[in-house]
Amino acid sequence: MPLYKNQSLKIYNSLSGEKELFTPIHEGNIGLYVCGPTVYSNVHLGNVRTFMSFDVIYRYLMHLDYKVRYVRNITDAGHLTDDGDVDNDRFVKQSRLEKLEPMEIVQKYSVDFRKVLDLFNFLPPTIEPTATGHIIEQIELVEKLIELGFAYESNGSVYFDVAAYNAKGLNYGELSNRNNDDVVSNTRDLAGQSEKKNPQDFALWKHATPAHIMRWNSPWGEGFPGWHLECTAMSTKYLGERFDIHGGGMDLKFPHHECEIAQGKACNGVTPVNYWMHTNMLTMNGLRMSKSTGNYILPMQLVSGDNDFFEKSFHPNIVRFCFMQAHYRSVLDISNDAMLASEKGFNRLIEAVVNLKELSAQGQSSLDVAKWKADCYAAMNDDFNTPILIAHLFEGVRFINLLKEGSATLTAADLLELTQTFTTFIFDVLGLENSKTSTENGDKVEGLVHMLIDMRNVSRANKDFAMSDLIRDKLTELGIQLKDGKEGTTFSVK
RNA sequence: GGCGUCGUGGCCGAGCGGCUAGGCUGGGCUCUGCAAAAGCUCCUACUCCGGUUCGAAUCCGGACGAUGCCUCCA
Repeated sequence: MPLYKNQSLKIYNSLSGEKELFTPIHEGNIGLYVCGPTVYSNVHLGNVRTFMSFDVIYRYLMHLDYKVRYVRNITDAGHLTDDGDVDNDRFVKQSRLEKLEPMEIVQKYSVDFRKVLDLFNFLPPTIEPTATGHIIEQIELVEKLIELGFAYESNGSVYFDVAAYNAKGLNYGELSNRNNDDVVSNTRDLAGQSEKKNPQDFALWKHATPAHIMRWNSPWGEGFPGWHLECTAMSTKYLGERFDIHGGGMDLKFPHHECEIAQGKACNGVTPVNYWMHTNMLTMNGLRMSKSTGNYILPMQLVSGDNDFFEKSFHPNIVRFCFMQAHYRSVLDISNDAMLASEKGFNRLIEAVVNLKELSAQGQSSLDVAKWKADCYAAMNDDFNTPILIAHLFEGVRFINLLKEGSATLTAADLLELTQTFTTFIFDVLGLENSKTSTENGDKVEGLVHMLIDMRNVSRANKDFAMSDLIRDKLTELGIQLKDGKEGTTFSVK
């Protein structure tokens, strides 16, 4: 029997503002769409947090035995800049800056994105479509919207007609709680505004002059698709007119997701998404990340230590662990102290995984493993509360240490349950890796360290503490920590 | 200006009407040749001002502060 049958998963739905019991449209199957990056520059650490949150959500849904179709797009066209130049989209602008073809920009930063995903142990989505690969679908959508009276052409561009949408009793602004007057009175004065019937209208298709390198033929002349349309085209194609979960960063709520809802409802007569999920922002040293203020770090810089904010480098696992210690809907602040704390906590967790292998069952169980396991699931079922899960995992660490010391006992069945649950949540659900896994030379290193431990024990027996401490301190300097226990000396590599 | 979110101990962060997570740091104890590691244990916080309630970090109102969005944004 699939695991989800025994679990009641609750998800916070941004559309209703409440935690709701999750029920998929088709039992056992989930359609999940997450807005991917616009590949005109390196993804930064804040982007990584969003995608990581959904990586864990995807992992947990699969762990519950759901069959998940996970679509995360790559935006490689159509994202306008704010500099008022109609002919400038992000890629054209960046290509001028870097003196590269727009598609070279796309390639360069797509490759960077994949590298970052690998670095942090992301599971690939099941479909990763690109905007440029779905121009036809987008043109078809625009045609349909014009036909239905929800869009109009103006100077070779096509805009979504918000007034027509509202006139049909549909409610533009339902996700971000904006009424029409707010939207109108607060619309910025951007280029192309004069082409629109109303300021709140948004572009579905933009006209492009021959100087604009990225352009496609359409019924309205050469141009390129609007950003909001791309997600509607791809999610509809792969997940249907109505699907289960749509995710993205908080900052995409308006206008991007609002427009997606409008496009979906206008086109298909149904709201496109059942559960909207929005992840919160990442700050550093209490301030938001921003290129203009310099309070900004790339994932690689944190991992390599090549930056001015952190005193040392941090393994990708530690970054992942740190992110998981906060809930996805909360702002997370990272700092040197926070990372240092995460490093120690993560190491303790992994140390317990290593110790777990050496435990043996005996007698009666003196620990309530079943309740502990239920607590772990309850945490994740409550809107993917990873911080609570981690708190329970540390209770698991306590269990393991008590067992190791002989202060507690477990039956074979309970020990198996503890082992499976503990490792499943750490590795499969949270996506952490055992960074202590031995390398090719691991066996040799292990042999050498054991030799040194033996030599040190001879010194200790002879009360030659100067020598024994020298061995210990030199090993510590190399990052190898000796631990004197009741059954002899063991070691761990930092 | 409009629509939101949030202010928790030395730090990071859960909780969101009573039972006061967790990690890191610091103190004590056990263990140890001494350490380290590990275990046990201690340090009891919710921006401020009102209100509701038998009871509020948690609900309501206000102030102050931070922060997101308002057609570029994860």
